[in-house]
Amino acid sequence: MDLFLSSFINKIDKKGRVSLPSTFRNALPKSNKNEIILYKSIKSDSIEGCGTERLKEISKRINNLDYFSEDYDDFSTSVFSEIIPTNIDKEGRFLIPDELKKYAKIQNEVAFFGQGFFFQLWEPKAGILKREESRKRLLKEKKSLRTILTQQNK
Amino acid sequence: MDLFLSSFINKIDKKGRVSLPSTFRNALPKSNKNEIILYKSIKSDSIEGCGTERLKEISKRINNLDYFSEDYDDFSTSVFSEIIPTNIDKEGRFLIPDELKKYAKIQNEVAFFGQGFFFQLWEPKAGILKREESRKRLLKEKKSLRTILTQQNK
DNA sequence: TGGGATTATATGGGCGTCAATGGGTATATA
DNA sequence: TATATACCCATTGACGCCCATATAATCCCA
Repeated sequence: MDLFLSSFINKIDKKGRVSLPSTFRNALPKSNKNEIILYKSIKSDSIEGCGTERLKEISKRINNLDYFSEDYDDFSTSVFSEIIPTNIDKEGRFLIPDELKKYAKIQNEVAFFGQGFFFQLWEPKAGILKREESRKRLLKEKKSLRTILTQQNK
Repeated sequence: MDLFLSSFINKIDKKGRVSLPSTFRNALPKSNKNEIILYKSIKSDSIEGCGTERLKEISKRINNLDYFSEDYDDFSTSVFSEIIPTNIDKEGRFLIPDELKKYAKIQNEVAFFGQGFFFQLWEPKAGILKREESRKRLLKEKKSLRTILTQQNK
């Protein structure tokens, strides 16, 4: 399906390794399944990640901005300089860089949340809380999941 | 017909497998009859499911939202991280993830209720009760079934 | 149209494979 | 040399694939 879907909680071992959930590995681009890019989420205390293909798309978009604009500068700096390419070993595991781990307050376990075109890494409790709040907010505003899911596509 | 219709009660075996009713299997999209997506119903303690073909549409819609909006975040989280893609084996069975099973209080049996474009999984007694209540409510409010049933689609 | 034969569906169980995890050791880098 | 990281191997439990059976549905032909 090539989308990052559902949620998983995996352990970090003594060496700092975590398994990227198998379904997430499968969602990585065929061109490069041995590398992901990680960066601090702009919107929350979580880490975001995705395959290297997406980075190409993003850099194209930034490249289309006016070179002399503030936007170009801001995006270019905050995106490229903050991105951390990370290798996946033969068992499907990777290391979470210390700085990112601190940022997301992650210790022995990580929650993986599919976000479609990318995914997030959370300290499990914080992540689950956030997910519940999102759901509540949608319900409150009556933009129900079911509406989206059952809407007929034409 | 490609609609999920009528009701069935099937058993969950020792391994946790349940048969998706044969007519439901037939209602799955030709493009992918070996996978369904499951998610918690928002309105009730039941699980909802459908074929995978809508997922692309849904992700497009979400992708069209403003990435920096709260809505994007909420939808992305509530949809992508809560959707559970599930494989159907050659006998037409699938596993109900533990978390969903708990949510719907399902144990050894599941009631399948066709809902047209999707279907619901209920703990049998709760599901039957719910169906009776729906029916009573309809009659009470004089929105007779007959009205709906005779309103034919051109 | 009756009734046996064939097929489909729901269900049960064996077994191999894969995913997640743990740990030893080699290689690299500072 | 000390620290970090990659590769290799091992273990466990979950899951997928295969085969089997019983009951229900359908077919087909006399």
